[in-house]
Parts: sequence; C-alpha cells; structure tokens
Amino acid sequence: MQKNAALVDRIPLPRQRLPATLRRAQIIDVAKQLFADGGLAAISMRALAAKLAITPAAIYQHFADKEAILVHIATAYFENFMVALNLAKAGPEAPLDKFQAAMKTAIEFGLAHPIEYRLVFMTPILDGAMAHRHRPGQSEDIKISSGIEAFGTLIAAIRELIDAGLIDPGDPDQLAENVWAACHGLISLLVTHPSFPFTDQKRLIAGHVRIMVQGLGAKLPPVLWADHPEIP
Amino acid sequence: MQKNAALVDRIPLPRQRLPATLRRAQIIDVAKQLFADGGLAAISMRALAAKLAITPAAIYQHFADKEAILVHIATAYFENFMVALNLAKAGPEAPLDKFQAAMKTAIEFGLAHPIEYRLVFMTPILDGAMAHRHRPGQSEDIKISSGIEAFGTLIAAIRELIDAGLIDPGDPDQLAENVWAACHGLISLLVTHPSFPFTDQKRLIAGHVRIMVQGLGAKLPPVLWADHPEIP
DNA sequence: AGGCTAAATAAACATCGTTCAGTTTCATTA
DNA sequence: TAATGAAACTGAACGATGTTTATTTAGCCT
Repeated sequence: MQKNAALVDRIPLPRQRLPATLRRAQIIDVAKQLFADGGLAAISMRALAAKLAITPAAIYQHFADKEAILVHIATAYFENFMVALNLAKAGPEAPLDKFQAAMKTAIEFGLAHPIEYRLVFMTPILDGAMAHRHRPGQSEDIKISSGIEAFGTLIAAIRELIDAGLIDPGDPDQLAENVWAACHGLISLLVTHPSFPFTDQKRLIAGHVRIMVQGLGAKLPPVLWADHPEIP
Repeated sequence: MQKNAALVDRIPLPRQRLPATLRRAQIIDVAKQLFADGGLAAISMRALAAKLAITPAAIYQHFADKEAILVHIATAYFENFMVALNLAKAGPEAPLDKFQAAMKTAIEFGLAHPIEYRLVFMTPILDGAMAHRHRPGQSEDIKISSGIEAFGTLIAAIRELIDAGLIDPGDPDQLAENVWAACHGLISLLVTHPSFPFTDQKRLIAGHVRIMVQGLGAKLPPVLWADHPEIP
C-alpha cells in the first residue's frame, strides 16, 4: 500500500495558506487521486476542496475551471504514454518488430489506465488542443505537444517502413490515422464495455496487431506470437 | 423543414393528462429531438418536462430515471443501424464484397449520427445489456437483442469467409471483435476529435476497410475503390 | 352520480460548477 | 518594528442538475 507516496502526503499538513505553486501541484495531485479511484464523476470541485481542507472557491484562484484541471491530468498521462512508447521501441531491432512492439504497448498502456485513457481519447476535452498538428508554432499554451509528437512518430515510422519496402506504399499520414484508429478502437471498446464477454485479451491484442501489420502489406512470418502456439 | 413530423407534433396539444402509453412515446420522442440537437448535455429532465408542458417529476412515473430514457434512444438507434447494415449487405453478390460493403456502411452510419453513436458505443450505459452475448434467453427486458444480432451476423460472415477460403483461418469470434474494434476506432476518433485535421475522410474509410480485409488475409484485387484512381 | 385508479403536481433535498465581495495571512518594504 | 499591499482564502450565494415524497386531481368504469 501507498508505495510511491503521493505529493500531497509529503506536505506537512499546512492547514492554511500555501504558495500558489505548491497549491497548484497539490490540487492536481489530489485530483489525480480522486480520478484514478472513482473516475471522472468522482472529481467534484467540492470533494476536491474537502480533501484539500480548503473552500471550493479557493481552487478557482489556481485553475480557471474544472476542465483546466482535467487537461492537466490528461497531459500528464500523455507524457507517461510517450515514455512507455519510446521504451517499447527501444527494444527490438528490426523496424517491423519495433512497429509491432509500439502498437502492442500502446494498446496495453491504454488498457492499464482505462480511466485516464477515457479522459484523454474519448472526451472532447483535448480536441481543440489536438488540432495544431501541422502548425506546432506556439502551441505551448497547452502542452499537448506530446500528443503531436506521438502521432508524428507514428507517421515517421510508417514512412520508414514504406521506404524500406516492408509494407505497401501509401500516404503515411493516412495510414498513420488508420493504425491509430484501429488501436484506439480496441482499447476503447474493451474500456467502455468491460462486461462484454470478449475473447482472450492477449490473443485479441496480438491478433489486432497482426491484422494491422498484415493489412499494411507486410509479409509476416507465419506465427509471430510464439507464446501462443495453439493458434492455427 | 419539419419533414417527417415528429410524433409530439401530431398530438393535439393535450395540455393535461395523457394515457401512459402515449406519454411514454411522447417523452422519448421529445428526448430524441433534444438529444439530436444539443447532444447528451441537452437532455435534462427539466428541459424535457418543460418541452412537454409537464412537471419533471411526472416523467418518473414513466421512466425509472434519466438513464432509462437514454437506453430507449440507444436501442432505437441500434435498430436503425441494423437496418442500414442489412441493406448494405443486400447489394453485392460476392461474399467479400458483401463484407466490405457492410464495414463501409457501418462506419458511414456511425459518422452520420455522431451523437447517437457516442451514446451507444462510447458510454457505458449499454454495457450491462451487451453482456448477454451467448445466452440470449429472456434478455427481452432490454431490447439490446439487435446489438447481439448485429455482432452475431458479423461472426457468421467471417466464419463463411474462412470456410470459403477467402481469408486466413482463425477464431471467428476473435476476428469479429478485431474488425468491430477497428471500425469503432475510426468512427469514434473522427467523432470525438472533429477539429483534428484528418486526411480525406472517404479515402480514410476506404483505406480502413482495405487494411482490415487485407489484414484478415484476403487476396484483394489491386484497386477496389475505382472512384479513387489516384491512389497508388 | 360516485368512486377508484393512475397521471400529474408542488415542494423539497442533495448535489453540482461557478462567482463575488470581503477577510485574512504573509512577505516586503519604510 | 510597524505599515503596506499583494496574494491566498473564506462565506455566502446563484442557478442548474437528478430525484423523492406527499398530495392533488382528472377521467374512466360501475
């Protein structure tokens, strides 16, 4: 229990005023906590304030509104997502393996953090922020640059695969969107319908990756998932 | 304007009491109206009551809660969805063409009714109801049977394709989930991020279908979408 | 005509996000 | 050290939400 003690727990129970920077950090920290436990519905300004031993109105000195808090949670998640992705790609050597590993961990990461995933990808909150794809000029106001970066990485990876002749030629931008959509579909389906009797999740993910890669035109070795030899 | 006059408009402005059956119909009718206009947020019991010239509490005589109303809207959408799907499959002869047509119209139907789609597939509301996949005994309490039917059709179609040797062998249940997820991903991405600069939507859809089918192992004629000859 | 059932009301409760005017704390000056 | 002034916070309210309860009333059947 309470491994990785939250920031709020380290603070010496100040009881009263805090400098804005600390209070801000504290707020998003508690918000994350509430969010991870009870989902989006569990974050209410009042519950947040109560847990902070503060008046609800006080929060508005640090954040414009509830959505601003959610955006902060979302971007933090996004950055963790990128880290996981880069870590996954660091493993394999072959470009195609790199690609598949990235897809796999992307899906798994999403499933491992369903509530955050729901917030980031299934809520229109970040929509406005994501629109800056091809003009990343001063879009630092909202640090969604990680998202742009993630998607840009995907495009680049696909372009490389095409150039190397490993998959069919095509528009990398569009193909990236296709791949993104396919991964997103599996995650979001599993996330929003947890009581639907889906088939085995590991095979589902592996199959999804395989369909995607084969769909892009890659010539696959007959069986990639050696840990599931029972598959025809 | 007001083609297909809504049920509520036909009723002679009753001003007062209505038999339960009519009132029920009227309620879901107005709810659909509100929903289609302003989205989920636009349906409030109070707004609903106001538009019905009724007290909010009166609605609770006909529906247990707000969710019950949403479920009714969702199932109605589901049934329309099935109609569109069957219509699409009625066209082509070849099994593979049938399959692709179904995927294409499924995606297009979703994009054509973004708000309803969001409600049905991106909200956990129907989750409990969808869990009855393999035991459709007396699940008539919630008429989500259309959903089961739709998914069952998808499974059957894939099984036929496998048996005919048109795609790679595999577990039809799992493959159906993969296909479903992929389609859902594209729809939901486009729906929840309307301001993201996606590439051309028609090509995106066509490409998605192609990737799916090719990913399942189908040997495709080099170019299927004759109306987009510019694609490599 | 009278009575019973069922539809609808009135009024409240518990929430929610948010705003605003005022109060307190704290660090930095004079 | 004492005053000042900005910054953090409070208290109280507004409007909106979903929902419940007790009560009234309209309309069909006998």
